[in-house]
Amino acid sequence: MVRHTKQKDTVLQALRGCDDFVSAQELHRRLTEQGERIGLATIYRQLNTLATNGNADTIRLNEQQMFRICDDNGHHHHLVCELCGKTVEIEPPDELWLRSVAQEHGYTVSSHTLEVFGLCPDCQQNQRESASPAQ
Amino acid sequence: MVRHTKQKDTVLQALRGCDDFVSAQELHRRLTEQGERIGLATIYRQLNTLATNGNADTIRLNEQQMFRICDDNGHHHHLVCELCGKTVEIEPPDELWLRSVAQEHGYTVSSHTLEVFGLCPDCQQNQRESASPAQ
DNA sequence: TTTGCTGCAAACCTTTTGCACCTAT
DNA sequence: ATAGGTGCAAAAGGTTTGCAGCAAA
Repeated sequence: MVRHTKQKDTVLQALRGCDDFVSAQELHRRLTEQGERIGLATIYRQLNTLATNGNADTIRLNEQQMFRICDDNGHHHHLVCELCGKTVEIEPPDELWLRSVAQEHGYTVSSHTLEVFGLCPDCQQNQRESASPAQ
Repeated sequence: MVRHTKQKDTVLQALRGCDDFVSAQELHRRLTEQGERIGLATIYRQLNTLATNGNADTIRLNEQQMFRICDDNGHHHHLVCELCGKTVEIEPPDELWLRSVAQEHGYTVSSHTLEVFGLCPDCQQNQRESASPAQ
């Protein structure tokens, strides 16, 4: 039977507090900084559980697994800032072609990924500032 | 100045000999089995160089980086068998929407990924066989 | 001869796991 | 009291790196 614990709440709340993708390590750092006492392993366990149950989306960015709350249990695609992780959900025009293409080659489809990476407005701005001489 | 070596040739040829995505580890195993004496680190270095120069495509599958030769320096999408790695290149209908969506949110686009995972015909067959009683 | 490349082993990093202890139920 | 969850430290697994020696040029 699943048990309700303080740590579970902490992770879930922390994830809800993030609009954007965060890594387990980053989440652990933040929680520790704000005085929570929670093990890194617990964070990994909770995040993986959430992802498995469809309550969190995950993508891989910069050699890390990143997590994001996802209440509607759905399948999403994202526009992700490769510097800060700021994320916007995007809607591809049409994914019907996907199955027919697979079928043409005799493949079944079990999953697919579509992620777009770039710089968000803020990070573009920061980059411009650090490129030009300080004033 | 770049130097021409036996190992470089070996890796490149081995990669050309694969139609499908292979991991560095797998490539090393194969080469070692067929008597080549080449270090794993060298394989990683060569594969990364090829990928950086646009001579190899890479995707992440089953927690590993996978590589595939790609002579035309292009950007591809794939239909990949999640069991054996067998790969077919696919052509999405239209990627113009991608930039306009990004633009709407003020993002720049530096890259995107689109990969479809499933089972190839052979692996579907094998799975059916192992599911039914042996005869 | 010069210096890039290789091989080996050690280092790295993220993620998982074993296990004793703690704590909801 | 029972057994699921937690924390810690160790292990795992893929990938990178430092460095001495090798070999293209």
